[in-house]
Amino acid sequence: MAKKILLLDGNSLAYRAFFALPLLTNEHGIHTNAVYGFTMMLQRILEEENPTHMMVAFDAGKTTFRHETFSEYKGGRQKTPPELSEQFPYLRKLIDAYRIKRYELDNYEADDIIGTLSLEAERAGDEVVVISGDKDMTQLVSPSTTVYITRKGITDIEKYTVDHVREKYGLSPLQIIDMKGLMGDSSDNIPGVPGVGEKTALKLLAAHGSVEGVYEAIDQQKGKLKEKLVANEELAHISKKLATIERNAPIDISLEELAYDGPDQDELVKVWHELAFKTLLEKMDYTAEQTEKEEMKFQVLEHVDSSILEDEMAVHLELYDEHYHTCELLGVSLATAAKTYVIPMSVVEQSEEFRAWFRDPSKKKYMSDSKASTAAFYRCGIELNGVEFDLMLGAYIVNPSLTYTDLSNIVREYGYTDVATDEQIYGKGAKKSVPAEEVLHEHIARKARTIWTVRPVVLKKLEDNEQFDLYYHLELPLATILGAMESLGVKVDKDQLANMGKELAEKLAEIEKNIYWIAGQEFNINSPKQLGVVLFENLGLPVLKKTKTGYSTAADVLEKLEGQHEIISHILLYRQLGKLLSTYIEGLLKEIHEDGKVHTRFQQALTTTGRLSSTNPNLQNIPVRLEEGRKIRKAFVPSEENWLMVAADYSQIELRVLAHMSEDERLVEAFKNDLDIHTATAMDVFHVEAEEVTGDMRRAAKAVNFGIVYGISDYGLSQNLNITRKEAAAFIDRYFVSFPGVRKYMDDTVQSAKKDGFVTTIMKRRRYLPDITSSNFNLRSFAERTAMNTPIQGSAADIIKKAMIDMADALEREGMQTRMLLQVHDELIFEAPQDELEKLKTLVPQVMESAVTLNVPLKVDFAFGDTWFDTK
DNA sequence: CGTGTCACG
DNA sequence: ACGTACGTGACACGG
Repeated sequence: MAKKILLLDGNSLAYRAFFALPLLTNEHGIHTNAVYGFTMMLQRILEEENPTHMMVAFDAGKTTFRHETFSEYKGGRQKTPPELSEQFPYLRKLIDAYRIKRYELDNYEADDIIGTLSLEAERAGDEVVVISGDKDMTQLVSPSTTVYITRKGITDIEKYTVDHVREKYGLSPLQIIDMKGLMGDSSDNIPGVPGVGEKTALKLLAAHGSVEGVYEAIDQQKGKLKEKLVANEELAHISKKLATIERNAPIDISLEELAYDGPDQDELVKVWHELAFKTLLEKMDYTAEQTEKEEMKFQVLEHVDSSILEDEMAVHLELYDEHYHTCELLGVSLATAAKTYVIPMSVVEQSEEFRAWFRDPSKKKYMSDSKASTAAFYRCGIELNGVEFDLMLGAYIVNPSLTYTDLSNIVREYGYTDVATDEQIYGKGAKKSVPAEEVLHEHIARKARTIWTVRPVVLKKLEDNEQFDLYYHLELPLATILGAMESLGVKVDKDQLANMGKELAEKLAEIEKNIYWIAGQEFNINSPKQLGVVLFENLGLPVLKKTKTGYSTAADVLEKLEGQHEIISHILLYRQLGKLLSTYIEGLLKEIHEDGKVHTRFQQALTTTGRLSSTNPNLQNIPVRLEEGRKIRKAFVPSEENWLMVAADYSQIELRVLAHMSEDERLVEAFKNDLDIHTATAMDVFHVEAEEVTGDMRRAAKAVNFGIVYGISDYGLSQNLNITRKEAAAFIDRYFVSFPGVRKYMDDTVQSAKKDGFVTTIMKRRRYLPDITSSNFNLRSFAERTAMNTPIQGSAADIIKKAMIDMADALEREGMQTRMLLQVHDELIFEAPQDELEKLKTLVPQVMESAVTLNVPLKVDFAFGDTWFDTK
């Protein structure tokens, strides 16, 4: 049977894709645009062509036989950008996953491999399609060979048949070579005849057929053209030779070996996942829904049977969605090496033996997102102890830059594909629903099985990275503590909020009226687009900054315009109050549960630095800086009569961490002497005595200190202080002269990030920074600033996490009623009975300050009051 | 569902 | 010359 053979020019297509697409980066920081473009093209081609045989040819090495003919061949070419080079290994992996043959041959280019095979195929009577981004390939066109050349993008293709070549150039395919011989090709540095371009070449070939024909009839030429042709005859012949694809390369692969039987689905999923080709993965999931998963036996427990409970088991509690404080509990699964069980929720709840097993800390549970289970179980009175492994937390510690939502996606990072995503099982949006029992049970069963299977892989990585301590003694115990804090919740005074809301709404209506009157028209002030038109077109204010969609109306821009029009201050006030009303009054009211409390969720596996984040509601960004907003905190009250709110925050923890890590003498000294750090910085930078430090000097020093923590840039500082970049650069220089240890630390950190590919915190938390070696200035600069910032921000996060664990222990040990409620990056919020206050005043700072020992002291400020507002 | 804006550390 | 401060989440708008 005749074959249909697809021959792809790997290098050329990768180049095309690379330059056609923006520089995409996946979450590992690998650039993926060339591989992505190549994949899209491949998908399209496979769908449309149904080939029986396939091959991707690559260029091998730098020189080919063509360089012997003409040493400058392909000279003057730009070096392959590293962002593209780094993609070739992935491209090869991808092609292997498709189970397509790859081929490269020393001394030959991809063209020659393809030329040789296409000739062989023609002789055998097979149909050939050649795919490339290089028009030279059109010389291979024949009645049985079509050449596809990518246009503009990568999936847009121009198909060259014999007819199409003739239509386009008026030439036969083989004459393409003659054309190159005459006009050359700048991209390959083929000279051709100087002064002869496409038009002249086509005219000459129309008359004489070939380069040889032109020279045989050279007497028919005249004038300048003749001179040029005569003078460059040898160059013309060399050029033709260079442009000729070799069709007898010594290839040791037969057409039969190119047989294509479709991709290795598992491998393809792995590679796509590694590259983070999300849309492609979703498409594939859709088409291959129930297929390919390894069969798995499990037992559904219809009745209580506690004899199945062992000392170590993988445990999974299935929840209907991520809002685990409110959502339905769908069942539990358990797994050991030999067995997998599914237990309906009703059976779990009925059984005192199950409850006892969950409560028993000596029964080891291997879970994923154990905090969600802790909080959800809490609602049905089940206490969870003995969590010995948490897959999500483990994976997060191994690499915090990835996203950890669905168990299925987490384990795919480890090459495990036998568990579906929740979206596949439940659907999404309006169509979301619980599936048939068998489907649900299998899904749940697979989760416990997966946790059991993947656990050793994750543990191995943690061990290799020396992160056992971070894992077992920080994140794992913290999960339990956070679960308790969330379940406990924070009491919110609804009436207080509602009253503030009423007042605010009235005020806003008045400001709104005022703005309309000043503007002379009504418009939506909340629409940056409409506001931009009013300010910058109708009122003619100067445009200081633009966004990619129009005028910027951000606060920093408006503040600069404040003196120019009275409307500005009203708009700023409107924005400020509008934010309070919509986000902090209305938004918060919606989050209050029946118990009169808000139950935030602390995301423990989200930030790249090791910090927590808080959602539904976010209790880590309740207003504090402006008095108006700060009043929101009056609504956060103790949940028991006559109790107090207590707040304890670390003073300058990030700069103290910096002092510790950099061992800068002046900085360490300043903290050891408990100086006001911004004033001390100002003294050193401006060379003045403490009494001479002005408000502005301290403000500048403070901004520089912030900048240092963020990974300083003169531009960033200049924006913050509203000064020129030069002035900012001068500040930074002076800072580094005063604190040379800090400069050295920053340099060393960036260097080590370049060497290792990652940076670490004091507790060995890691963050990978692949862009640190990028040739793209922006990406590299960003990675460098991140390298400087992450150890500081991350170590501070480590410290407060440790303090939370110590604090929970201390409260327990002392038998106190005081409850830890919130963490806000550098502070802890508690509610406490009055009679424990005196003890807390010493206990809390003492515990927090001794969470770790640095070479500078840690300092904690303690405050209390009737509401969160009053803890100042 | 992306963009702009603004709240926090 | 390049064009940025580090880390988050929620809301309104508008396609």
